[in-house]
Amino acid sequence: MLNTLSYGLLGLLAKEPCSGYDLMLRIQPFWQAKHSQIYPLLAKLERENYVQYERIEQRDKPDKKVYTITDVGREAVMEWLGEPPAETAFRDELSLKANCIWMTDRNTAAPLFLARMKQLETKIAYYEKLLTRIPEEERHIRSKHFGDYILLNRAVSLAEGQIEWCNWVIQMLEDGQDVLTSD
Amino acid sequence: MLNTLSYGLLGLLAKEPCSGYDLMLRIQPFWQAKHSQIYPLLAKLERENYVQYERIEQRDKPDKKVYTITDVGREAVMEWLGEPPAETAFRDELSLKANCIWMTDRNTAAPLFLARMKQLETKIAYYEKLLTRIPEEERHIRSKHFGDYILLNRAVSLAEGQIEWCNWVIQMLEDGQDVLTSD
DNA sequence: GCACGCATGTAATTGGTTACATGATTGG
DNA sequence: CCAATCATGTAACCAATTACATGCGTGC
Repeated sequence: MLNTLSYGLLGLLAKEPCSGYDLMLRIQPFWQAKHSQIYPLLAKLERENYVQYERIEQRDKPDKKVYTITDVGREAVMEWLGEPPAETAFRDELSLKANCIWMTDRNTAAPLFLARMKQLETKIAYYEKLLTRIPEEERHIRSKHFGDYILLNRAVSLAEGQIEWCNWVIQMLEDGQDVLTSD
Repeated sequence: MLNTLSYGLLGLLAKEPCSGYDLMLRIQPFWQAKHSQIYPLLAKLERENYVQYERIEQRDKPDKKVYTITDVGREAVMEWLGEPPAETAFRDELSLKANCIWMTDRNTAAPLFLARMKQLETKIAYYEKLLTRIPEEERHIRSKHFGDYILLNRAVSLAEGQIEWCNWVIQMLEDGQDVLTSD
């Protein structure tokens, strides 16, 4: 039994061989992990024969280790896929701050939600850029990009839902304030 | 500078004094933390004068420590509220599994999304139950329950959005399979 | 000259989970 | 009798972040 990140990395390697650096970038949208976590994990997976690597020399760039999944790795992924999905871990500082709105005024509260909206808009732009890179003919189950396609769709619609929510909250903040600040 | 969970706990204590056990239950919907993390944190916050506690004896139940926020604690919360919100940390095993759908068939993939839908339905029912406990007259900015009100609303609409997404994916799995399994 | 991207790694620390430990009361 | 709820805590471990460390090439 490996940890979730390990399975995530193996899942990416099942599609195509990648360097650790590459894996770090690709897993970002779905699971945040720094290189300092990924490199030692890959070394461990290699020791335990889930992956193999080959050192590739590059001109103009540092050498890289290109990892390939083994049959052991592929088996592990298939087994993992059979288990029901763990519940989503959702940790949002804004929700803890929202809990404290009653202590402050609109001038403190509103910027929190405006800042969040900007974060979300940046993300949407990024996700949509990635979506346009998936051609129509790759948007079916058997395509290796089917996962990216459905996940990017979810990411965009979730972010849009949250922007709507932020607007709703900001509206409430404005409406509610008028009643209380008549001075 | 405290960690996020500490501010979350202080934010709850700013509303009303609570026991550690109580805090653990109340913070669950917004930040998952076990009692084994909360109790030592509270002890640390007490040592650093952000909170105080009083031991309360109860008939028929074990003694409890009821924590109260101090002025130092309240100041810390206000300062924290002035800072922009950290980005949401969203870790979902299902998204890593979704990435691997191309490797399997409908019989492996569909149960993943069906299981997720059940998880989401359970959560929605729970959130809606909590929502009904917030009376109309508490659903405004100055109410201590304003935070719960807007957060539960978000939680419900996000969960509903995800159920829709699951249905969309399951539909794609069914449609896509027909084309390929004509034997 | 400096920042940034590519590329890899380790060390120290903090954050979070699982397991161990205790003990009373209530309801099935 | 067993499980669940209330109530608190510690110990061991795993997960994750931050900081330290190196080095080349490109573009500003």
